[in-house]
Amino acid sequence: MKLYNTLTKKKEEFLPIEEGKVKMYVCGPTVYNYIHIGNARPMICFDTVRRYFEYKGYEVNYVSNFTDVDDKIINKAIEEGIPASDVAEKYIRECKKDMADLNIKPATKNPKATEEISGMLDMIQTLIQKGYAYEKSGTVYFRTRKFEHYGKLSKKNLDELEAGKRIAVEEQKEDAMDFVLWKPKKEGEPYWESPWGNGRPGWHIECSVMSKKYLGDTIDIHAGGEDLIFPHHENEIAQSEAANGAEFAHYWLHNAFLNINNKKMSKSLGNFFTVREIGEKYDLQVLRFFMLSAHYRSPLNFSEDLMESSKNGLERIVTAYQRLQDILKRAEGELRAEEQEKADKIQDYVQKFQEAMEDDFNTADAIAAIFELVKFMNVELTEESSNALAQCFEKNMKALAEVLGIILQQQEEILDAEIEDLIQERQEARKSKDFARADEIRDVLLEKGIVLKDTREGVQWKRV
RNA sequence: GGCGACAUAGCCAAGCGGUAAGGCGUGGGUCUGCAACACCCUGAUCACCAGUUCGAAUCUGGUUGUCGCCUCCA
Repeated sequence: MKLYNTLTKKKEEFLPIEEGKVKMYVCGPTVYNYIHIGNARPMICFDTVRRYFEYKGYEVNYVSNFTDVDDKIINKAIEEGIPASDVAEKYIRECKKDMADLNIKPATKNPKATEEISGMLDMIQTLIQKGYAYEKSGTVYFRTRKFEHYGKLSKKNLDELEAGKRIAVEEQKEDAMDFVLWKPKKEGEPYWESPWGNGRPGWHIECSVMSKKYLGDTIDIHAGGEDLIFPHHENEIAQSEAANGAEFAHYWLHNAFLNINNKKMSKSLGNFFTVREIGEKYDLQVLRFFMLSAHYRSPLNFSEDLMESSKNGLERIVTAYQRLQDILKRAEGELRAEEQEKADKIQDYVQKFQEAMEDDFNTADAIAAIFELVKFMNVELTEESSNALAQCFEKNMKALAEVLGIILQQQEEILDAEIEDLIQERQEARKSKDFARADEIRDVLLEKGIVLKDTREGVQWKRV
């Protein structure tokens, strides 16, 4: 399995630290609002990475944090006149709901920054002891120049970084590039006690500490949005490697940005969509499918047209699977000799899917393989097919969809009796060639949000 | 100013030196009472220029254009 490592700027063969296991940390959101669709991209991409590892038989320890103390959260709390912790709690809850709708598997652990303060104090202490950090009037800074590998991830040179160009440098820093590990409390802000006075942690130290606590000094994969490469991940590396004396992460994965109508999402442009908003208009499965239609390292543009396109494409897959279910119920018998070739062909598509995923998680190609399998199934699987062949399609379709986190099976839903009766009545009308009545019933059902399809396998219905 | 990414059919998107996957859409057709589904048919020489090569969308150089990071940000 090959994956692109931001650290080396190359695709590398994946070699786990421990045979059969993957330790993975993904930077999570700051919870001050509903998550937006840009936040959803890394969640979906790296959830899919995780799913593929699991498909391959790895045991994945997947940790993703919630940053629940931060300026933005505090500002929101002041705005709404409630405690910052209430803001964070609310949006963690809402975020988890969105993630469930996006079919993102729950992480092994979702640590919260505010619950890991003691670990942060420990690491900051260690850094001070080792000479990598210093305190100035209640603020603790990381001594960037002391860490010789600083810049190895973002390929930045300290001397070339024109520090302070766009933001005023704090006078008391030894060097403009030094960053904050601990900052003193301001009036009205949440704070914790520390050897350097009451205050709260800097952003970067949180992830270093949570990763260490739940996954150890060295992990296999650290992932996040490409905007985090600098300074966030660069700083994490500096802190962790300086404090632990061990390599922080072997592989660094970064997803490209999601744009909206070819512009970066931003509040000032007003081109901002929350996952919740999209969920009102589309099944969030569609958003997931859309995100996976491009490679995770390519910028992806979002628009309604593209959602419509994805919706139709996904429907093609789901429809094919429904038909498969119908055939499966009726089909009988063992695999017949003449079907062997078809069964083999299924494996070809599965292999194509795997090869795509093995190549740095090329989900676009993986989806193409699924479409090809669907086409093959639509043509080759018939009422006359054996149960064994249908099973073979079923098993493989399911496995591949599971990797991408695409739900094929519509929830079994009981139609109420009134609707059942109408469908029945329509069937009788059709039998007696009373098509006017049949169409009338179809329209009535459509108004109730039920769409009918007369297939070779009988009447199917679905909700719009 | 520094660092980096990208440019493939109407739209989205793979491709990583051997002669352009896949999806959506369009148009035509088959099937079905009609519709929907499905199936068949329908489309590009890969921003531009110059090189390297038997051979390039794929490598090199240049031009143009779009975008990102260097500041909180997924």
